[in-house]
Amino acid sequence: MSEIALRVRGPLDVAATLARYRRFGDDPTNAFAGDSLVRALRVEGEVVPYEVRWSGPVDDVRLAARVSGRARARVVDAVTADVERVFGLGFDIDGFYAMAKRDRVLSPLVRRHHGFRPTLGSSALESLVGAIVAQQVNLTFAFRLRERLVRRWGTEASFARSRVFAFPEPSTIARALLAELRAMHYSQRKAEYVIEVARALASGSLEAAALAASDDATVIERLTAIRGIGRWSADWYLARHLGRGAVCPAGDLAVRKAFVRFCGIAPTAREDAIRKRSAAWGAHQNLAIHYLLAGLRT
DNA sequence: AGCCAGGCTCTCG
DNA sequence: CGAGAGCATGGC
Repeated sequence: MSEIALRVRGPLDVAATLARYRRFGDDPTNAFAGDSLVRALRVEGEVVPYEVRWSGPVDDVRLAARVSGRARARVVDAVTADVERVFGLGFDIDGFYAMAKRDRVLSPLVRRHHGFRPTLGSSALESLVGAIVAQQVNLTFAFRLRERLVRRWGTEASFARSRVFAFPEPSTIARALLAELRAMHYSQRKAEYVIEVARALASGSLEAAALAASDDATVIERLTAIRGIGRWSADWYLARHLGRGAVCPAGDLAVRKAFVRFCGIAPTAREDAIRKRSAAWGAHQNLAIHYLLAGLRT
């Protein structure tokens, strides 16, 4: 058994941060058991299940991950990176709070949701599929579509008594049949989009690493060139996969509602009006918007 | 029963 | 460009 300790800078409310994975139904890629979470990663073609445990108060959380057997350096790195994504450890929460405390809109929200962080999607395919299934439909249904895809093409693994799926690889989805997705209640369009995105990733015409190294505008340009990925999906990719700061998914229905409620924006306002209002938060827009959305749920 | 859901593509003025 | 239609399904 290998134990990996993780460093948490700033407050972390684990329950609030992970709530996203439980809000809309069962998530086969995240197995919760009390104060632990089991996930499975793909490392160099191998599926590696791991467990994270947390303890301590919001302002001093301790996180530790465990992998069975003696973990190689590559495994340790991959698990560390995954935990950092899932728990949103890369965000500059303290810098954001310093700004938000002096902000009329944000100050009550950061008080109420102290330690909440956005959680980042694990892989490019997972993030893009997540966006495609959520286009236009209610999120409970979207989660179901995702769940069926994971159970059909993901790889099941177990840690202790928890069973969990690693999200499918692009090459697997690239070979999937439209009819199979249709049978899972994907619309014709969604089925086509999912397969096309998987093919782009599998063939290398779309490279996750290249996107991660590109600036925001280039990421939007590359992603929206793919059929089925519009501005909304590209914005969420920046926000919830790459963890970029100066991002505002202004086309999002919930984001719009949040700006109406908390910022006094007109319900009929155009996207650019929302972007303009959001720009005041500069490099902290991603966090600010996640706090607006959190406020919307209360 | 009917409206709506954390959009996207295509077409047409 | 901006507007409008079509997509297809489930939740409530």
